[in-house]
Amino acid sequence: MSRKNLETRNRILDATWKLLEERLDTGVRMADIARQAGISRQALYLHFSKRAELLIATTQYIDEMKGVDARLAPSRAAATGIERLDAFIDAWGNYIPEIYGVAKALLAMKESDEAAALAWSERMQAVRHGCEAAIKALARDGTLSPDHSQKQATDILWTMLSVRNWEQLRSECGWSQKRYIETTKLIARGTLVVEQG
Amino acid sequence: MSRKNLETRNRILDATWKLLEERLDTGVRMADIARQAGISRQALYLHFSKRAELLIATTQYIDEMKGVDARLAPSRAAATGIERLDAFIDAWGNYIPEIYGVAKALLAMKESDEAAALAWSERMQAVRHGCEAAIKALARDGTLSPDHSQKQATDILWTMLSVRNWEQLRSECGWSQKRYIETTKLIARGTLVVEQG
DNA sequence: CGATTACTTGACACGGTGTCAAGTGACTTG
DNA sequence: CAAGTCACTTGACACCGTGTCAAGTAATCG
Repeated sequence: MSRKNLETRNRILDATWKLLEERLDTGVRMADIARQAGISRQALYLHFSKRAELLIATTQYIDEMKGVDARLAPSRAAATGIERLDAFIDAWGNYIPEIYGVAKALLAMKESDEAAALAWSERMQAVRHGCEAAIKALARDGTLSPDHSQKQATDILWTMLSVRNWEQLRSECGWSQKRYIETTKLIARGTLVVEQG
Repeated sequence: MSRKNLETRNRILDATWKLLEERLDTGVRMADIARQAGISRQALYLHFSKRAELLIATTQYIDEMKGVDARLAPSRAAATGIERLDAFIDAWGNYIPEIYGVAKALLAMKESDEAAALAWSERMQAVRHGCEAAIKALARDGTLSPDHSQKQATDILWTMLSVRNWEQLRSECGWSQKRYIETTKLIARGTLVVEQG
């Protein structure tokens, strides 16, 4: 892939990102993206032959720009299970708003597009692994609530941290981001961590 | 509205219901519904001029058939707040699978259709009122957790009981319906009810 | 110089929604 | 019983968004 080609590709990804951020109505068409990137609709198709492909590439692009891995480092470095749980909720919970635009578009698309469904599912599995690691750390410390198996605890945390829950609490319920993070931490602790006597 | 007219209308609603139940892929088109109902596509449009209108009518039809109100009666009759919370989780949590087909279609539609978005939102507000009533009952009994305001507790319960959470736990996590209900009750209690000393 | 690369313009097929017009067959009702 | 209305049919068509195809252009490179 030549220099110019890559340059255009990045312009496209930037354009997609920007449009999905500002027009959350999911009414973002291929033609809009092409216009925003300053190229023809067909040039866009030369780079990404399907809309799903473009959306998937955009999420990866954002991950790269935002440095997901770096942001998850504190979570991995946590000494105790409880710290790890908090750090993970911080990291992922604060990452959601940054990817929300693309996430919403991808979520809408996965209903009808196989590739989009797969890409989203893989992404969510990665989050699940983060949840699982936190739960395992709790189990190791003996601080995992006896109410739940590791699997069940992971399922619960993963579900609590879904993009749709974030969406509902922030948009429908009018919670601030800070409130979302803190309340989620509180509930996660109360539900997943053993009562201390 | 004449007898025959009403008869056809019901055939349409039954057909829609059935197709949405068995083909959860959301790939249910107006033509499919018409065929299933044994009428022409245009006759379908004579009864419901928009797809959104048909979906909305179908949810109302299902509510009527299933008797939502009756199912919520035990919740309203509960003596204590805790009983009311449990009864509400039972009622709504077990209702979700029965409306899941249409719910999914409506959820998909609300992204692009204003009327669908409104209808869904109203429906969810009704559920929210149920949550609110349960929380108020806890507050009245003095059993509401001091960690949350009534508003916040309502938001939490409402979000816990979302269709998407049910979907994730049942489909992605493989939980049984029974497990879903029981674990939801457990978490709701742990989170929303004051610790007894 | 000629070939390749990156892009443009414009046309078009497809699938799904929603509309329009003309026609048919049945069942009211003056 | 004739006229009208009601419920529906058939078939065409416009619109939109995705994705494809073909021909042309302008810059770059060996």
